[in-house]
Amino acid sequence: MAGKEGRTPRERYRSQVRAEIKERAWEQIAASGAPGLSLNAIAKQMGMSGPALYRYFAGRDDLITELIRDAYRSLADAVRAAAAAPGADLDGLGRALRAWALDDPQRYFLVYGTPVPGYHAPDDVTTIAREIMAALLDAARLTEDRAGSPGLEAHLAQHRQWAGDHPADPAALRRALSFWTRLHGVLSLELAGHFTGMGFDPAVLYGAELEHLAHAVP
Amino acid sequence: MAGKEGRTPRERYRSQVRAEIKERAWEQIAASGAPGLSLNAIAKQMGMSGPALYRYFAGRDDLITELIRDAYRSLADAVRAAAAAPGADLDGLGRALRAWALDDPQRYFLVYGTPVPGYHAPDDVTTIAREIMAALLDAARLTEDRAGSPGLEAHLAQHRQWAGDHPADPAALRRALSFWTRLHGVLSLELAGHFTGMGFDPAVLYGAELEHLAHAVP
DNA sequence: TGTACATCAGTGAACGCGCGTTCACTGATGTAC
DNA sequence: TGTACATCAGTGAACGCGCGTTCACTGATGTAC
Repeated sequence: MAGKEGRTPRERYRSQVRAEIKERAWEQIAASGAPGLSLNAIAKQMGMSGPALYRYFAGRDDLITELIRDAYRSLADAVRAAAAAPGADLDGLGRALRAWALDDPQRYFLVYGTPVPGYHAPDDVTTIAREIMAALLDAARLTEDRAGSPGLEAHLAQHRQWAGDHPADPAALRRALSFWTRLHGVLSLELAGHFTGMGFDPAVLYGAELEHLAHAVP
Repeated sequence: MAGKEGRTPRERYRSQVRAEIKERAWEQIAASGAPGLSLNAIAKQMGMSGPALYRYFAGRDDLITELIRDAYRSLADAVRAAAAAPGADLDGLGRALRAWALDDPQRYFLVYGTPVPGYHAPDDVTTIAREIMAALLDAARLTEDRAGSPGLEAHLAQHRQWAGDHPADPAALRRALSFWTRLHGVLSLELAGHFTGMGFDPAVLYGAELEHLAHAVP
C-alpha cells in the first residue's frame, strides 16, 4: 500500500478518484457481471464525462486487469491473515476462504469463475496465486489426517514444482490440494445458486467438508 | 427428440437451419465466451442476413436460453446413459461427468459457470437438474463407503425434499452431494486453468477423488 | 395436370443505442523565480 | 508577495463500430381446387 494516500494533494486526489472508479466498477460488476462493465457508465455514475477516466486508466482492459489483480490480492491477504492468526490451521483458512467468497460473490467469480477464452492474466497474479498456495501448504503441514490416496501422493511427489521449495511431504501436498478443490466445489456451486431449492444449508455442507479436511476423525 | 427431423420438407429444413444456428452459436461461445454471442455474427457466418435468424429464434435471449437447456439436457443424457450401463456405479458416473465436461468446457461453464446477475433459468432446466440428481442418488445408494459426517447426515435427513421421493438413507444423500461438489471442485478449477503451471495431471487428482468417493477404501 | 392462392424463408434498409477511444480545448492547480 | 509559466484534470464533440430488433418487401415453395 506504499504511497496509497499520496504525497502531494494532487497525488492524494488522484488515488482517491482511482479508488472511486474501482468502487463503482465493482458495484457495476455486482449488478450485471464483469462482461457488462462499461467505462462510460462508470463515468456517468460519478458525474463525469467518459473520456475523463482515461486520465486514470489506459482503457477498459487495463481497469479489468487491475480489478482482477485486486481480487487476487484481497484473497491472498485474507488467507495470509488467517494463516498468521494464533493457532492457525486448515480450519481457520477454510473459514476465511468462505467468508471472503460470500463477502463478494462476483469478486470470487472474477478469480475462480468462467474464464474468458483468449484472456491471459498478467504475470503478477500468478505470483499472488502462488502466495495463496504457500499459505495453504503451510497450514496443511500442521494438519494430520487419515491416510490419503497413495497413487495421488506418488504422482504429486513426482510433480511438486508447483509447491516451490516447500518442505511439505506428499501427504501435505495432497491435503492442500484437496482442501482447495473440495472447498471450491462447495463454494462455486453455492454461489452460482445450484443449491437453491434444495432446502439444506450450504454452510453445513461446507463445514462438514472442512471438518473432514482439517480435523482427523479416524 | 420427437419431430426432430420434421414431417414435411419445410419442417425438416427448418430444424436443420435451427440446428446449424445453434452449432455456430456454440462455436462462437467456444471462441469468445457466452457474453460475446452475437446473432448478427452467427448470421454472417452462415451467409445470411441478420434478421433472417428471427424466423428461428425470438431473439438473442431465446437462443441463449435454448443453448442452456440443451447443455443441461446433454449432461442429463450423459449421466443417465452412464447410470443405465451394466454395472453402473459412482465411478462410471464420475467418468461420464468428466468426459462430458472436457468434451466442451464452455458448455460446462454455461451450466456451472459464473451466473449472470439477474438471469433466471427457465423452469424446465430445474426439472432436468433434478433428473441429474436422481441418477446420482440411485448410484449413491449402491455404493458403500466409510462413515461420513454425522452432523451433515442429520442435517440432510431434516432437509431432504431436494431428493424427492428417493428412498435413500442420509448416508447416500451425503455421498451424492459430496460426489457432486468434489468432482465439480476439481473440474471447475481444471477447466478454468488454475492447475496450469502446476505440472501434475488433473486427471490423477480427479481420479483420486473419484476413487475415494466410489470405492470404499477403509 | 394446371392454375390461383397462401405460406413462409430470406433480404435490405433503417432505427436507436451504447460502446471504447481520440482529440483539441478550457480552466483550475501547482511551481519557479 | 506577485507574476509567468507548466502541469494536468476534466469537457464536449466526434469517430467508427457492432449490437438487437422492426418493417415492408421479394421470391420461392407448398396447398387447394
